[in-house]
Amino acid sequence: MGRRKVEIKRIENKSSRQVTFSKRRNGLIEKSRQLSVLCESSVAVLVVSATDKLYSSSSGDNMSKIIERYQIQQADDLKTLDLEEKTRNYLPHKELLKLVPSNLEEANVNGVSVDSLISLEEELETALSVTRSTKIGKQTFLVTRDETAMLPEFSSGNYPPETLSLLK
Amino acid sequence: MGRRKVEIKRIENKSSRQVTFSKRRNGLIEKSRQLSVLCESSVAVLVVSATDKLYSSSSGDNMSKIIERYQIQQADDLKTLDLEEKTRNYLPHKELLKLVPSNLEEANVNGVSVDSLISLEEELETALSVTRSTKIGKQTFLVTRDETAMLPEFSSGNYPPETLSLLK
DNA sequence: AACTATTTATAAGA
DNA sequence: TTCTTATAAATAGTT
Repeated sequence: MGRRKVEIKRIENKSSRQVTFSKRRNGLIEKSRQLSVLCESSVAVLVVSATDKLYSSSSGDNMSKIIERYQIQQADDLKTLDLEEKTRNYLPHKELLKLVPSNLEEANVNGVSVDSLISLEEELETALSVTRSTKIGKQTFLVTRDETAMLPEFSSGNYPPETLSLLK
Repeated sequence: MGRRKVEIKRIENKSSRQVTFSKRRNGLIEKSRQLSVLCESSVAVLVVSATDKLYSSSSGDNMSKIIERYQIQQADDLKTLDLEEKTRNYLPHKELLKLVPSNLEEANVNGVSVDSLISLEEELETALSVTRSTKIGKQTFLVTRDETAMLPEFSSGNYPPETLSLLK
């Protein structure tokens, strides 16, 4: 939508990339507000620049509520895929590695949609993310009076990259 | 961008609202992908319909990473506003209630921007959200072998609605 | 789900 | 950076 048609690929010129980033980011956020109002929905937009600057917007409800809604969905999806029972029991890493391929096979024979398979990786990432959020949360807000009593955690550090890259 | 100019207000007709929701939601997600590619950034879009259906998209990085980046930012902002030390110490509810107005006064005399004040509410909500995430996470993934050893939590249930509505 | 008249977003230029 | 303007793109109403 400009003087020329632009291909959707990384803009090489740094300053025009910066200008486009600013313009399109504002455009995206404005669009999200319009969608929220026109269709009485809640919309969150999170943008992280290449320099790790964060820009965010929420409309219709606050950001926290919208993110919670996402996390609840992920938890539900995980449950549906029947991984819940196994992760609940805190399987050691090697057990989780064994579990992933068998789950994929089950999904295949049962004719589960491709989307479900694609989402499995994301859901495993979410499992890790929830843990990291827990950690961040505890570090920042939730330190108890007796930190020495903290239980050992299901930590992202316990699961090397190959756990997740299995599905890539 | 259509046969007529539309005002940005709730579309009353249910079926055209539904059609617009679908069209604009797709448009928004496509725009977010373009922004991500053109400007090598990470973009997440979360849409919750009036019927509580969730639609999400992430580009440039996975959703979990982008949400974590947001939560880290919120934690940092909270720290900057010097609420961290007090919340860290697990103040009882009445203490937190006392703390909020005094913090607002400080912010006023120090000429802190309106944005900072507006964001204070959001940050308090985030503090609660992190707790809820923790709870959801524990319920779903993180239940330890010895649940009886769990520590008491900073729970959203401990803080009635007026805590947050103070700033509205 | 497709079509198009229009509006809107925005790329390039000032 | 902010404003302008030609043009591309999104989409509202229609089929």
